[in-house]
Amino acid sequence: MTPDVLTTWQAYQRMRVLLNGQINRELSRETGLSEADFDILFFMEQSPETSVRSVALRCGLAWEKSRLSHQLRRMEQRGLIEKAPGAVIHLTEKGRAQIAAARDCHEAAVRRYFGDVLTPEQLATLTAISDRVVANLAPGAHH
Amino acid sequence: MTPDVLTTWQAYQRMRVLLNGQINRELSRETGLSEADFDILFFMEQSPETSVRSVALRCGLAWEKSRLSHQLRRMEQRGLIEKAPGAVIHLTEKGRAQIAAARDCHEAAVRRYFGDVLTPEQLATLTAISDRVVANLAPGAHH
DNA sequence: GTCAACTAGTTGATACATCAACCCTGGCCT
DNA sequence: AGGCCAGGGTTGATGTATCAACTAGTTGAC
Repeated sequence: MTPDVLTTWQAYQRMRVLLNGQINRELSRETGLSEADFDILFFMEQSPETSVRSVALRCGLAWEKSRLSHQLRRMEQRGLIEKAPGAVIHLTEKGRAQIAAARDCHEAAVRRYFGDVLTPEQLATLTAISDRVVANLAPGAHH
Repeated sequence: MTPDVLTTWQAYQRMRVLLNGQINRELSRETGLSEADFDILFFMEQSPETSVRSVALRCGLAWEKSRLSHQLRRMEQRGLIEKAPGAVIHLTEKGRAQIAAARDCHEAAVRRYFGDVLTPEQLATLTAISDRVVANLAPGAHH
């Protein structure tokens, strides 16, 4: 029983599309935040400083610079963040409130559709798989 | 050593973003096809018939109807497919040629960044994980 | 000093995804 | 018959992702 690579790929693709679609849909409906919004706000909330340099966001999230620039402009227009001189980004009170509310919703969805249906062994293996693939990719993670 | 769900989730997210980014970038650069183009053309090429009803595409790919409609319009403008009355889609000669060329490129990238770096056990586990998650999600896979 | 190369960031164009609001058409009910 | 409702398909608006081209500050060689 050799696991065909393409079979696994197709199964993985299906999970990727459906799982993230479901979680993003719930997040958007219940909090008004997109996945992109959530990633940015979550990163900033975790950060020990009250402000973050945009290059830290780029490295931490592995985003392209233009993507980040567009996203930050839209988020500033909505009042979730503020841009200060020197490529420094501040989390506004509104942004802090929204991420606090969204975190629980997001975590619950992740558990419901992902964590709760897998065994500890499966979770451990998936972590190993992800790290392996990313490590193999990372040397060429240029943009 | 309990594998924390959120740790696994973050590792998985990182793989998801970087891996699909890399493969899609290569596919686009070398063949001019997006992931969406590829999915449509691949499905149609696999189909035993020379034409496909659009509802079959919707179910097979688990796409929303408006997404499919927009995508088919763009692909028809580029001459990859043709729409016939009765919601029937034909693969043009140009489309057939492009998917034939792209398949090898795509498969090579999947092996290079995914299949070749994982063990058979890991591949088997990932298939099981994907099927489990999708099965748990599928009852509510409405749009 | 100055020129070249590099890096961070921005912008505009284009493609893609999602939502809501439509139009049809084919049952199905009474 | 008339009405009505569910489903497939389209469209427009909006948000998001990517690429290429551009600006501006830094560094380093000469």
